[in-house]
Amino acid sequence: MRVLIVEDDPLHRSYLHEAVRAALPECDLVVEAENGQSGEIEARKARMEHVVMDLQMSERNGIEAARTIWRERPDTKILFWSNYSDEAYVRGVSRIVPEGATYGYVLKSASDERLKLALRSVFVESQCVIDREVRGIQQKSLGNAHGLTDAEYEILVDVALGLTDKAIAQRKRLSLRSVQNRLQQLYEKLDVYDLPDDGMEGWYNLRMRAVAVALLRKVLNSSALERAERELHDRGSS
Amino acid sequence: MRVLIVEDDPLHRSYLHEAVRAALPECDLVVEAENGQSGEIEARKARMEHVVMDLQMSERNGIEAARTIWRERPDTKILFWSNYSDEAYVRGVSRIVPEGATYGYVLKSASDERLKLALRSVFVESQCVIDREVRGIQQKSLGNAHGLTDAEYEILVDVALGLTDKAIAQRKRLSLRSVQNRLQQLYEKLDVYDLPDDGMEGWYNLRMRAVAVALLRKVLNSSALERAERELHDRGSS
DNA sequence: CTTTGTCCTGCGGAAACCCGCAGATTTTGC
DNA sequence: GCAAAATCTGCGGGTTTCCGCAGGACAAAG
Repeated sequence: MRVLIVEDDPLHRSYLHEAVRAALPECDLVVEAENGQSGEIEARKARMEHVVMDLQMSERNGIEAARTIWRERPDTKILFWSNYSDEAYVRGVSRIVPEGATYGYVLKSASDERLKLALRSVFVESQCVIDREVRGIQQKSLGNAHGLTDAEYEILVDVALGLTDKAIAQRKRLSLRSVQNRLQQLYEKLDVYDLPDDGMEGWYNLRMRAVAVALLRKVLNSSALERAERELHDRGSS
Repeated sequence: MRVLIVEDDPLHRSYLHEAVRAALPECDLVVEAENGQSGEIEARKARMEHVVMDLQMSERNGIEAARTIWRERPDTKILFWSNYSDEAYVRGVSRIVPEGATYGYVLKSASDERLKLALRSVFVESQCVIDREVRGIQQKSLGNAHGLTDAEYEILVDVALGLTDKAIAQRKRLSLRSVQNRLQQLYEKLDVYDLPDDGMEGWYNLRMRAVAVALLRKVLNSSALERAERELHDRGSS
């Protein structure tokens, strides 16, 4: 068995290396990459079928790297190992996992034991292992109590990029009014109408406030924004 | 000499501990704290005069912790040790440094040597040590080529929180038009008028786009947003 | 087949935004 | 001390948001 480690922090990288060695004695080769860019290259070059991947790296983050790796070999087993359980990351990951692929999502705050167990479960037993906390986020984001639907999430991203209603309508092939309808739903879901103690009305610019709340709740994060921005420019020139 | 380490990642914490031991043999006590909250408490309890501080921790981030520590004992020597050189962090730090205080700012990507040298320089020699890269950001943010003035930065934060022009005017004791003037300056500085290739005009909502650009350029980040949000609520109820 | 629910669409208006213009005030530099 | 530069302010308008109301398309349930 060969394992590829993609992680930008040297300390975490060597810790991971150690953990892999200890948990997977049948592993005869461990390759390290220090960002998504080179991670993709290594995966392609050595046909790695087992990857431990950090999210949040410069150059090219884990989600993008995982997507291209899975696009080339959908049977690759990927264990995501991240500091955070932001809804933006969780949503980003579930968005790109191919049909039937096996993957895991463990937090860096988890114990040694949990990490090693996850390594064996995912790589050897082909079982999906999702950290309890991450699972919770996943549920909440689907259970439509406060969770956003895909439609709402997409419009949130477009708004956050700074597009006007008209621009969004054009991009999404919708009428202006429909875009505004979705925006209103979004405003409800994000409790934008809650006033800040003082009974001041008209205190908030709803459009901007919605994005602020989304950022504070980690529904959105800057890495998701960066991805969307690149996509916007690509599509814009195609 | 006694040193306090405030850092949430266990691996980085023990690495730091090691580095302090090696670089400062005259140090006879090292205390560790795993977030800003307990960092403040430890600093107060043991009257620590030397602190190594991570930025970006949950609970209470390094900037806030440093501020309260410095408020109580302005002669405390603090070495910031961070993953990022976001303009938002750099600006946040310089905003809270007391007159004549000695401090340092090193990136985690720096070498062992650099870290140890910085430890000695700041704690023993009372010299300020700012990482070259961080220094660059600092210069750029002051050199008004593309850098924002304090006034512009403050309005950016208010806008990013989702306040309306009127609300900002009230908070800042300015007329509506003055707020809008500052906004226009902001739009210029952030190149919001640049259109995305396609000659589409009216494509961007300037207010939102400005914040998006600020986030993408790391002039703003979510930790700065969180801080501002708390401040908003505190002042709102006072 | 009807009903119910969900989504899209157009219309119209109140409010907020963006901004040029021009006068008043303050700050800066010499 | 005075001129230049930078800021603050009010006015007026064009544009964009925000949203209630009302009608149409389509699918699922009774």
